[in-house]
Amino acid sequence: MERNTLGQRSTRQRDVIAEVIRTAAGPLTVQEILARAQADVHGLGVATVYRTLKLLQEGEQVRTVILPTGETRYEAAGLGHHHHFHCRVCDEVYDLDACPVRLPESRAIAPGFVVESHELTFYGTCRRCA
Amino acid sequence: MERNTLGQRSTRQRDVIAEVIRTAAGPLTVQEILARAQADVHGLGVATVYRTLKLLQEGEQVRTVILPTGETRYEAAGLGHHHHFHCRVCDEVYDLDACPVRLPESRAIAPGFVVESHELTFYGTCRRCA
DNA sequence: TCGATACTGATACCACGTTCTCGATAGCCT
DNA sequence: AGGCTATCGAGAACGTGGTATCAGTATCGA
Repeated sequence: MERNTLGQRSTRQRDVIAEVIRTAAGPLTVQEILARAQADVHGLGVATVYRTLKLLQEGEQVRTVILPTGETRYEAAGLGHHHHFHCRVCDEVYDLDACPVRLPESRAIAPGFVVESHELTFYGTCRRCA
Repeated sequence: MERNTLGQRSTRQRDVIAEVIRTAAGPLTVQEILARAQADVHGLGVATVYRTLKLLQEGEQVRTVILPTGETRYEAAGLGHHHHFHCRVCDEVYDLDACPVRLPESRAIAPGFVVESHELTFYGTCRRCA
């Protein structure tokens, strides 16, 4: 049988991992994904999380986010333009729909430097920790 | 002799490395620092670059910048609030004095989420690559 | 100038995040 | 239901960025 692109099996592990990411309030670390998924799949291993993340990335359902702290996190793809809020108190990371970046019409942030996209991370205190 | 805070020796290696960082147009990678410093100090090794970076960081003269690509770079401390522009063509990273982030008076980017600081990276084409 | 010793370069080593290996298990097609 | 085989979990192995080691060298106070 040839290596099929979409013919992966549907397993409980994959379903749960995908669901964890889909319902998260922000990008998650591998450890967070593992912990949350383990609540549903007892005995789940890290290797499976990494394997599933790779599959989901190849299927354009998940993308990688690297925060300015160097932490690698994963979030659902196709959320549209958004940014992240990193709470200094609880260290949780949240999605933010608001984009407070105001560029000039020309998209030139400085003479000759034309902006195509940007990545923005906020630091502060989240609603729960206020 | 006790461990002195400022009593390090002044060496050609350290002077050159500090100068390279001080005169850069943006944050540099270790390899970039090494390459540029080697132009002045033949035979300079990476270990010395790492050691000097550590010293400069402890002396608050240099700070670490981790870009959304995951790349670790080093820049002069005390440049004031600024952001970075990563050219997609030449991969060079430049400092930007402009800050196009417009927050509400309350500093609340969303209900309950109060912003204290932010990190912003732009992607696009730089002046030279335009 | 001289000596004590901080510093250097090369390289071995380490930590940590991720991937691979392999025997056991479970999905799914017939 | 039965069998093929993709997937699983555990742990070994890997890659990479950064640090420690060590013998030789350079700095700097006396």
